Amino acid sequence: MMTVSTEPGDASHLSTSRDRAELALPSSFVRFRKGEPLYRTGEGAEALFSIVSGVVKSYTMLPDGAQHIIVFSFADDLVGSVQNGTHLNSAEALTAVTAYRMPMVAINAQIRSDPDLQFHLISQLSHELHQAQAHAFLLSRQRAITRIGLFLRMLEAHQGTARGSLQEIYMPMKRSDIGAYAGISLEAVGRSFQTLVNRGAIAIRDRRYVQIINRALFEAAIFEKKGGHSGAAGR
Amino acid sequence: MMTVSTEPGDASHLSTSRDRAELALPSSFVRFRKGEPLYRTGEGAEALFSIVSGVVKSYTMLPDGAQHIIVFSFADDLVGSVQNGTHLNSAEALTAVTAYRMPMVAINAQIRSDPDLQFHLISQLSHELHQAQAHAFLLSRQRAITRIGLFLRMLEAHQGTARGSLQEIYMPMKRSDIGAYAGISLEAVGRSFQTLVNRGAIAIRDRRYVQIINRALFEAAIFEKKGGHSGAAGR
DNA sequence: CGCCTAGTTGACGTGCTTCAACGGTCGTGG
DNA sequence: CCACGACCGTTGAAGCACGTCAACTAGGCG
Repeated sequence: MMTVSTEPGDASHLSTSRDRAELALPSSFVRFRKGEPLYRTGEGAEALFSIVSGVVKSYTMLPDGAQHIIVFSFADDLVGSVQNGTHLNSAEALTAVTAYRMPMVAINAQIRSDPDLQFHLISQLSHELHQAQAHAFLLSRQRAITRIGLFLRMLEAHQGTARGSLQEIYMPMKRSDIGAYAGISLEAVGRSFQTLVNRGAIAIRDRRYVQIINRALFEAAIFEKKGGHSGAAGR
Repeated sequence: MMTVSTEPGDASHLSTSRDRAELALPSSFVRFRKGEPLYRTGEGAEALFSIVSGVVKSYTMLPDGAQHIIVFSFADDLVGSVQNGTHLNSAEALTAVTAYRMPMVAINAQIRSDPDLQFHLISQLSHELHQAQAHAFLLSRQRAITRIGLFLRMLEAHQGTARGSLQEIYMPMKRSDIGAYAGISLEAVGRSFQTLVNRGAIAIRDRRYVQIINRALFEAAIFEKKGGHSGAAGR
């Protein structure tokens, strides 16, 4: 998850030798263990992260202690929502994660003169925007089973699994995380999975590996209408 | 609402005289009447629009005929979700709208050499990303009254109304549009407004002008917890 | 003056949240 | 190697907020 502030990106403080060193060595590898935070809300944002492998969740804490998950980030995604030099939300590794750490000062200095970097940034932002809009669409659906279906589709797409393949989907996050992303309770998450299993649409192994075993049933569950009153329709 | 494809943006077809003319005159004013479409899903996307005045809704049609509203766009927002040269969604003027029409060919040609344009694009994309994430957050809340409250806050912010001011909020969209944005039925929209009025948090005039008359009550309604089991009566 | 759309109000059913207890899994330490 | 504990997940029960359907009222425009 990435956001870039609209501030001018003042590079005037690039005169210290430490900053020059960071510029010369613009990025470095970092590693996070499962459950480890990449950063927390309000911390000074010295760098963005480009995920090499693993899965990261970005989230905000609600006043009542619950958390809203903004996005799950995978390989090649950028993580680090920044505004006014501070992180807007928190990020945590859901699996072991390796990432490039890209200091903000290096980015700010380079962005002016590097068209490739700019293009890459624009592409990434476009991608993130699509993600966010897809997330909003997911959240706009009423039925829990629909949200879970769209969530699975998202995971599928992120794993490069061809649509219609029967490959297993890796699901590293726990039920409560899925709930916090899909806007439903963790119980509803479990029950929705169970319903999909009972209908023969998916199979679950190990609680972290799902497989869509009947695509037609799966899609039918997603697009299923609600109160319906059995719309023979007409009139 | 804006999205830019990741495609290379081939400018090789800039050799026709018509395209050269468009480049020389990169943008032109256009006007839309209330209810008029800016474009529809699937149409070839020849241009983006930069709103000068008025309000635009971007939406997608669902298989069952319902519509999901992606974003409401106001002055200075960009409109025109494009991928592979085609519009991904539809856009419609909610009020009389004036806008700059910026041909894609001109943008593609200029973007490579114009750092200011790039910077502007990055800023706009960041802004849109924030909007989309705020929308997702709104949709993740359970109670209808909360979604309506956050929606009103969004309108407030877009009209430059200082937080805490008692100024009237202009609300050009109809109940069904608000519902399609907030993921609730149009009846629930109306009832939520009514509840806020009854509680003395807001006042409504003319069905299109709302005023927050008691900020504390308004915020309380937004953050109100759910099941609660009414704390007092233990157990 | 009458039609058409937008908005309101009411009644009813239901799918979700919440609360609660149980079961399964994994990591840790004896 | 097994036992324990903490966390994750499942299952069950009850209440309620919202969706749906329906009928009515209010505005807007010819």
